[in-house]
Amino acid sequence: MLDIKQIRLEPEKFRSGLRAKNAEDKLDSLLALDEQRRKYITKADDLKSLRNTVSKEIGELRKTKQSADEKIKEMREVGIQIKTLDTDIKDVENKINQVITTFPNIPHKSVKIGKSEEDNETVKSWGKKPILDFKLKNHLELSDDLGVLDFARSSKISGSGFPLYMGKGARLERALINFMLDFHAEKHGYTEVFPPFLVNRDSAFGTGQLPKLEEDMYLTTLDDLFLIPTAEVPVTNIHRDEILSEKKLPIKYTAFSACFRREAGSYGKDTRGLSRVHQFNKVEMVQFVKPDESYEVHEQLLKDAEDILQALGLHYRVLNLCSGDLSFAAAKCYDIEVWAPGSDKYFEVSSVSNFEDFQARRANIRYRRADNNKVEFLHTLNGSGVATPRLMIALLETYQTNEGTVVIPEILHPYTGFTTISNNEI
RNA sequence: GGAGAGAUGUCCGAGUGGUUUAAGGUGCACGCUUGGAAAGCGUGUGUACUGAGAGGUACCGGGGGUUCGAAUCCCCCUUUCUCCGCCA
Repeated sequence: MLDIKQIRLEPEKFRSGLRAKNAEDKLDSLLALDEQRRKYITKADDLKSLRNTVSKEIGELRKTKQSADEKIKEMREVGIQIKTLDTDIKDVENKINQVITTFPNIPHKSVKIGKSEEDNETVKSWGKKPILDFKLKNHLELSDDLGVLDFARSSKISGSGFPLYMGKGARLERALINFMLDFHAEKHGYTEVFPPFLVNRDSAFGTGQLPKLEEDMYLTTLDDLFLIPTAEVPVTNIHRDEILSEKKLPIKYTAFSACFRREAGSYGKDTRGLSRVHQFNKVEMVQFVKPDESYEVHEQLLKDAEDILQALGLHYRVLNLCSGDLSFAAAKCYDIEVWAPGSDKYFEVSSVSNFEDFQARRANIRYRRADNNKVEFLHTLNGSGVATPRLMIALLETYQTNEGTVVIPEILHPYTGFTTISNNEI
């Protein structure tokens, strides 16, 4: 959530920021409502002050057995006026909230202004496209031939987009999850957490999924709970409505979760196989940090995610997203795209975002400074480290052999218990 | 699902209609003391809104109500604990 006081102070900064994010500019009506709200509050507070004073006097009069009827009568009138004003205030505040909660975060100054993904900049790449001098298969052909994924049956069970991993495929999936969790916990110093997969509205609001992105999530209507689209939601909300001491920062969590996304309206080629699915697994990293450290941490978070791909020996590139391609809550974001030679394209496996205080404001996550004891909003960041389906695509396609088998990278052997896949039997 | 008991500031915890302006402790900050530290002593210390400021207002799990006046009384909801039931 944006800070209405900051908007009041520097409207032009926010105007251009919202424009850079392709968001509708409703600043003027917002500022008008804000002014109206403050007028009402001043009036109501004055009346309440009067009521408090007179009520005390009534108490005194009662104590000395004097009549207070006249004052009680007056205050009854004042009470009615207060009630009216309080309703007016609430109405205006509801209107303000309706507008301001739909405003996206504005981009950091280091973010390139751009319209769409075409304006994203590749800032680095690691490794090289592998040279494989035989006829390459894509992950669908490989998983069909090896029997590690069964899309025909999974669509019978649930519909399209709900992958069913079989045998070595299932084991490899689990190996990837365990490997990544261990890696972040042991090498990068994250605390492992295992969050709930369903969350309430307050949590979904806190990270910015609500109100705008409600349709992207699955909702269980009987209990009004959302299936999480990412572990970011429950993990960031761990500290909702809390004041943390500065000594505890940075807080670094890593979490595995299944992720559920409706992906409404995304039909077409990209929906085949594992490239775009409704349910997938992801290991996520979330950090709570002091505001002046968040951009340093952002770079570190990117490295933590890259380390996974490097350990697996997969070629990837990193994009610095332009303003127009940033997600609702992000002020800056790197995407990591891994190379899949059989498909001859890059697939996004990680988004590493700095939300600054946008989520902290919504979720009311603050910290107490050590130097002056003041309370302020902290900064939240998160990054996928990483999502498995497209990682699986890259692994299968990168490590395929001309015999049609797949060689497992050595670092995964302790987790898989096998070194190659030639069928789906364990 | 049923019955009972709770939810108060960073944390613990007192407070059942009007000097609550939320006691006391703890934590934190600063100072004294010390060779240094601990202990001890002293002082300060909730959040938000509003206001140029002085100040004012709100907030005791959330929402509504009663009253001149609510942490306190009433209703609804959430949640935690205990017991019972069900259950992987």
